[in-house]
Amino acid sequence: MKPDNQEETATCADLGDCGPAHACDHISRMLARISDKWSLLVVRVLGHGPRRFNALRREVGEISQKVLASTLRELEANGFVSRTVTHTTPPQVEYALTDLGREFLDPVRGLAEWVVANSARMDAARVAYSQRLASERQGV
Amino acid sequence: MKPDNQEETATCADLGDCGPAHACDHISRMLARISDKWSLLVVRVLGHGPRRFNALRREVGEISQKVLASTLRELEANGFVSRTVTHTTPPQVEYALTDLGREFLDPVRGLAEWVVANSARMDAARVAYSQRLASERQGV
DNA sequence: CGGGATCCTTATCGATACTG
DNA sequence: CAGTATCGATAAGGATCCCG
Repeated sequence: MKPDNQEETATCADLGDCGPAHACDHISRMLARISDKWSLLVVRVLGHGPRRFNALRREVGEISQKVLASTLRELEANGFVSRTVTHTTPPQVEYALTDLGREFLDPVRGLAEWVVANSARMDAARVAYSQRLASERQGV
Repeated sequence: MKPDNQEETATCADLGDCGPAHACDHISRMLARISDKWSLLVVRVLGHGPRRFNALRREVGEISQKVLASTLRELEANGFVSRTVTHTTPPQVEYALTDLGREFLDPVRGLAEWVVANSARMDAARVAYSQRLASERQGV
């Protein structure tokens, strides 16, 4: 399947000691586990404090209950989020960040802050890109 | 297209207090633009230096050419990646990070490093979670 | 209120084939 | 080599109903 005798992959070199190529595979899997459309967002919102299901849903934005539910289950499985049920009427379920989740909040905020701070540049790039496409369609 | 005031950009900036939902809506859109399964990974790999299409593909891992192509187009549109074509035989296309992309690399690395450093805890949480599920199925 | 089960509609992916 | 185009499979997503 993969008879590649790659001479050298300096790939993960600058990530501490993660050296050889198999490490990139590893990082890939872990990264894929959390980089879906909603996980980072939910973590960030929970960073403001514990939230109940529908409150969370309102804050996150245009997310369906199904997707939020599965996102929360994933986050719980990864150990980022705790789920506390109170059997009252109506029942009450509170989601909060665990220790791991709070630590994770750090890089997540870094990313979020960067994105917000540079959204104007990203938008500008988008405009430039579509203009470039348009002019290329007419003639180089 | 966007006649809103510039000060609006400061809305979610501090991220500690992101009250109203509309502010989070903005961050949500920007975050969603880059938090797919591959974008972060590709940016990270390109952080090691310019790469050609197939080299990139080999390094990133199990990604199809179609998905890599569309991911690269997205990254290019967002201004993170530049695409340089050399009309030789065989043709040669080199992808590299732009200035914006290199700056973006910073938070991306932060995230990647964190994930790698804490993958063991995430795995442990997974095990604990599935065990908890199993015991709940038998009897509370 | 929280969320599982179901159905149904899309968006996404992978494999193949074809161009420059 | 570096793609684009097309098509079938499939996973993700939304809507609705129902239960505790």
